Amino acid sequence: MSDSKRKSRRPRRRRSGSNLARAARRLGIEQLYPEQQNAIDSALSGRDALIVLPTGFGKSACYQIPSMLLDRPVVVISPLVALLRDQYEKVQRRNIAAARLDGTIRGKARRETLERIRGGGPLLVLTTPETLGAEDAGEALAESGIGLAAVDEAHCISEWGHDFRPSYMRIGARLRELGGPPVLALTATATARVRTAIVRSLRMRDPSIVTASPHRKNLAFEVLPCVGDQRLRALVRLVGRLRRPGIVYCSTRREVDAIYALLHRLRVPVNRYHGGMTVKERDEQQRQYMRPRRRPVMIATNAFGLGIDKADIRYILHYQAPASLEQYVQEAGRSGRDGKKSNCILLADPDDRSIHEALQSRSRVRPDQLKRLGRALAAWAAEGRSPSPSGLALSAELGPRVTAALLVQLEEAELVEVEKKEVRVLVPQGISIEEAASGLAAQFETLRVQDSRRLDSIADYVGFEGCRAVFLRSYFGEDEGEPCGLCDVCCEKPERADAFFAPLAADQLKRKGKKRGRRRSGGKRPPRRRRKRAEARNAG
DNA sequence: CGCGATTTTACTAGTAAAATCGCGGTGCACTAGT
Repeated sequence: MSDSKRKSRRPRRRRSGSNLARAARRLGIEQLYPEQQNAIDSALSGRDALIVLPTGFGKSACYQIPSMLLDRPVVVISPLVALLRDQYEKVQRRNIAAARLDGTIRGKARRETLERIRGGGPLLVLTTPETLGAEDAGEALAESGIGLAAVDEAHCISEWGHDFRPSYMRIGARLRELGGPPVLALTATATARVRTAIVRSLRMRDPSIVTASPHRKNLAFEVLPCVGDQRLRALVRLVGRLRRPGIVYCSTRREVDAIYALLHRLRVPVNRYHGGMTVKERDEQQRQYMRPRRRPVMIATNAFGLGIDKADIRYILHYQAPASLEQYVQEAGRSGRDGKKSNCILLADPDDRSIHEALQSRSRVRPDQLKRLGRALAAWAAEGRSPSPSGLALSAELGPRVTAALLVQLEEAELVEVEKKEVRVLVPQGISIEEAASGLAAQFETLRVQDSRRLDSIADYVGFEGCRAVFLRSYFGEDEGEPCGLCDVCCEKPERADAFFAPLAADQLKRKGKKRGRRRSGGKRPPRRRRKRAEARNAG
């Protein structure tokens, strides 16, 4: 890269040490943590940075302070409109120049916001990955130039980017189009693999990496292996015994509803939250849960949690295991922000894995789908036309989501160019897109293998015989350190397990001989499996 | 992939087994109609 180009990406700043301190004070911060200081120094000097700091460490200050000191807008890319809204209100109260730009800002308000962005100057622009990709937003930001782009909750890139929200995958390319500003990626938990994925996807250049240990000494980790109905008993007992407020995480909406109804009948104060509820219902439930004096239990899917700022959550109970240890730690870490002892309990049934396997098998694209898309694209090209993404989906007989996921990967590999109404093939004449994309098929396979490894990580955690905290630290690539002295292993809690499962001991013994992961109901349905095996034989 | 619900099939008139179907987290943005 040429010298002049590098210079242009370094924003001008009006500051001295005292300006920085003054900006911090406007946020109510008297003394910055060294990690925050590092992150801010990176941002102000134009160097990319990856910030991995536990919740409650003041990550948002790392871009809010630069937004006051840089003379071009600081763009914050955040996963949820609700988070944008919260943050917008917070910074407004502190009189910090800020603007919200997302899909709910339309008409006159949108025109005014865009005008304000074009004007440049210190401004915090809060937006979503989707809106960042919008034409009008891009034009305004290109005009003003971006002082710094901060990607909040950056682990969402690797969790959502591949299929659920393809816009996450495009952030890196989009920022390049908008002048390639310095990039700040922020998250609370990231393994080495996730860090690499973030850096690559955002196309970060020689980023400085700022981390602090995610281990919080007040969290007591515990695993209760359960089979069948044992876990319902364990749940009821635990909920009756543990100090509230707490969160119970389930893997499905149906389970959330069932447990909510059950605990409600048992007169436990409960709220619930999942993606199948209306926005109004969810907001109401969350509002109730967040009220300071109440001590309810929130029953939720993983929809609940991002940006939840409640300091006194006393326990996180996983009724079903999540899809990865990263996710587990992210969710468990929502307890005990006040520094007081909190319990993170996982009720682990090996059967839980299948839910995630099924969900993943649906969300990951397959090589045969790539093939179909490639053929359809070739057919359009033969007619000398470029299809729209939806037209392409129709002709390839693929769902809109699979199509979007495939296109994002083809785009990433620079094999196609996707615009709003047009998919253009960039593969030279004579080479089919299938051939050109053959490397992608291998990539899909890699993603599948990674999914499966992530599921394994939960099983490894459950089966580990040493200190839970030590295991987690080493999983996240840190020094193992001393045993925590709080987890079930350190405290040796067999008496507790006995108490929970005593009534079920006979049942437990009966299941022991069986292979795990098989059907539990006694009904006989062998033909299907026989048929499948036959199919597998024929295929192989 | 694997569960429960529903439909189809098989052997002979409504019942049982077999086959198939549908479902299972996460949210942005946009649109059409009040």
